[in-house]
Amino acid sequence: MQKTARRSLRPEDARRSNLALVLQDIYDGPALSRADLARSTGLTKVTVSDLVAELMASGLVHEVGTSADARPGKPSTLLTFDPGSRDILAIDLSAKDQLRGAIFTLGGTLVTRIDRRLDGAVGEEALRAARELAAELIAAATRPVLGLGVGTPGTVDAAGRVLRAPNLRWRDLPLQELLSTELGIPVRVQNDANVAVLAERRFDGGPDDLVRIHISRGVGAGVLVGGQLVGGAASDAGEIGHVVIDENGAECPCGKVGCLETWISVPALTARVQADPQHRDQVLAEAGTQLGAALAPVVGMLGLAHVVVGGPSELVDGPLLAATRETIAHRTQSDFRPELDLKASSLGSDAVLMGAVALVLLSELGVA
Amino acid sequence: MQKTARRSLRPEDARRSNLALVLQDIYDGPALSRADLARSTGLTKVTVSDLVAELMASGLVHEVGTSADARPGKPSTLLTFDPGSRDILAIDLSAKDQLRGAIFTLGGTLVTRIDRRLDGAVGEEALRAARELAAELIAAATRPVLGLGVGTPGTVDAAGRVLRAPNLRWRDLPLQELLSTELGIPVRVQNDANVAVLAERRFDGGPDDLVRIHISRGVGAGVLVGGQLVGGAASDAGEIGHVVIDENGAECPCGKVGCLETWISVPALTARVQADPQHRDQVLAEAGTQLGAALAPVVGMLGLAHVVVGGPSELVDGPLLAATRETIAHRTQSDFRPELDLKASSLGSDAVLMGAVALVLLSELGVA
DNA sequence: GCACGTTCGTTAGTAAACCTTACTAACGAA
DNA sequence: TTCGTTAGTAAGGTTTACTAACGAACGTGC
Repeated sequence: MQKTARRSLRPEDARRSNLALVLQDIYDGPALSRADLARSTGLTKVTVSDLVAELMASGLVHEVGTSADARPGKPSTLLTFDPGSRDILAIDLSAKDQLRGAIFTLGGTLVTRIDRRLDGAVGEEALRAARELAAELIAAATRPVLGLGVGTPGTVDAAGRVLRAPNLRWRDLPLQELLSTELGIPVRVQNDANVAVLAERRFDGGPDDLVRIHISRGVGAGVLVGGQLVGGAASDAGEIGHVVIDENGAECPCGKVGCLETWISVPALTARVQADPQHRDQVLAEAGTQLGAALAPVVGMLGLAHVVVGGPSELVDGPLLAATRETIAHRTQSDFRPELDLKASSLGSDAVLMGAVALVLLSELGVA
Repeated sequence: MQKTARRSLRPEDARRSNLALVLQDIYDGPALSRADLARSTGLTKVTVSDLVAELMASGLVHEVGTSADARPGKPSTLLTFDPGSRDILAIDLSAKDQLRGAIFTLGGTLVTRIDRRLDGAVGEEALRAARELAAELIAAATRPVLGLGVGTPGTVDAAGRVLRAPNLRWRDLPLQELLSTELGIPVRVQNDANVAVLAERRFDGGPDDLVRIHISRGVGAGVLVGGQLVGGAASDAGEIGHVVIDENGAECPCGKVGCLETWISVPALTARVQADPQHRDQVLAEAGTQLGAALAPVVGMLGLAHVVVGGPSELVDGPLLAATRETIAHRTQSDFRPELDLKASSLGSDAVLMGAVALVLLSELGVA
């Protein structure tokens, strides 16, 4: 997985790319005309008309009357994206002892939620539970299904194969391929933290260069560089939970000392707060400082302007993030570097589900 | 510079991409036949023949006899890349009080070297000196010139505008545009550390996910993710010299304390060694440990498998890198992460010049 | 020695995708 | 009412890569 094997580009690939380009503009913006699209994409009006016709035939785009502007010339026919033309199915395997499923519109609006308890199931049993949940979602869908997105803990390669998921006791499980052939619909499987950063971009206006720290039982991250998810040599990009930050820290079950997880995983944070409830703010700030120390070199190396942190807001969004912000600022400031925008995620506990939706939007429609 | 404005894809763009694909295979490998190329690219023999004809017409590719394999069927006509069909001009502005220029073949072989002393020139004077050097290089070229690559200190945006180069006292200087219009040839300008990482990939078989630390007067880095140079929100990716690593460190001229540059810039290293020459190895190891501490979070975040360090080998390639390697291993190891390949650059003091060559190869021929 | 299969590369024709040019429709302004 | 402007469509051309079919050049087997 070193050299990215470039593929040849056929005319149909260019077509798909241009279709996605047009669709993205319609998806994002207010109602646009074909002429607007021609201007924004650089394609000719003729080509745009052709592309739009294809999008209308598939039901993704509709005409919605004409512009009411008072200006010379023929009024334009406005086009809008129809978020209700398909359903997107999403599964979040990262919750504790629970499978979370949902049906969304193309616009990212949650329509139906189906959760299933795992009751300690792992390995084959957990896989069966996931398959059943997927089948239930398909059955519950009321519109044509665009695809199924799955956010799972563990490391996942670009083909949606779960290389390693200790919590579920999965190893080298070709989950994407399994589900896709079984269900007969497009399926995309990716790491939970990775899909979550896609959700930040898609549903909270995040930029194309963004890191999202994911704080739950463990600590992970999703990394977006130039709009592309960073996979890493062993598909383990973002696996920062067991990077040692402070060698004077606590012992970690992994055998090392002072891993990031010993500072800012949810169990670590709650334990530290409970051990010294009177200095809650201080304890959280200390943890936030460690996170800042871990992030500062990354911020400098990638020239980051934006970092989002997802996790329980009562723990994360307060003294912790304030300390993180201050630490990074203190460690990376210069006269010319714009200050880092570090904020808590606003997506809440559905971040991974929404990330699964973003993943399907991206892979099936090319909408980032 | 947040959202990367996707451009529409015309048939001619696809053609360029496919031409580059074929050329890359010919450039890299041993002599290949059209049929080989059809197999490796996925294009048909007919299309490959057409693309090869275009490459041969431009002189980049030649036929060199037929294959001597003893097997049934018509012997294939072998094709090779002709590294002597063009000259590439390169300028390195990062040396101290000196402009370094050179003429290379397309294969990265140095043909002619032209250096000019700066004698303290900065600002407009330095710009004039650079223009003159470029003109001299063009005059000295004996073959058609493919383009000029420039590696400069400071931050450079994607359009080759030098946003800030304190050493040369440049601010918002559209160097690429200036040189390109003045010289009438393709010109690419990028940051010295950024082009150097391109050189590692092109001329030392580096992978598509690679970080190169550049140790000289200051400390910078070039970051390659998925084969793409990382620019950063303010075109300042890789600017890690003034990231604070250890707050118990030395004061930095930038006003902060414990910046990476106070540990491992060449001036800092030589000063530390001279201050305690008897413990040279220890001093270097301590610096290397700091570099490791800075890199560990980056390695984890990007899932890096390869890091290259460029700089004076008598300082870098020894106790320093050993300590860096050990620190990163100690801080990021897990049962499943492959060990990091950390090594000193083998490109020597011409890394930036060769990077400028790699930059032109990439932009003009699509050869990565 | 000769028919046969295999491989290479080309020729001829086709389909896809986008372009240019030229048109009609619909509006405001003079 | 006429004119200029803007939106969208129709017709035809160009580029690109594809499929199908061919000749050339080689080993193999009888």
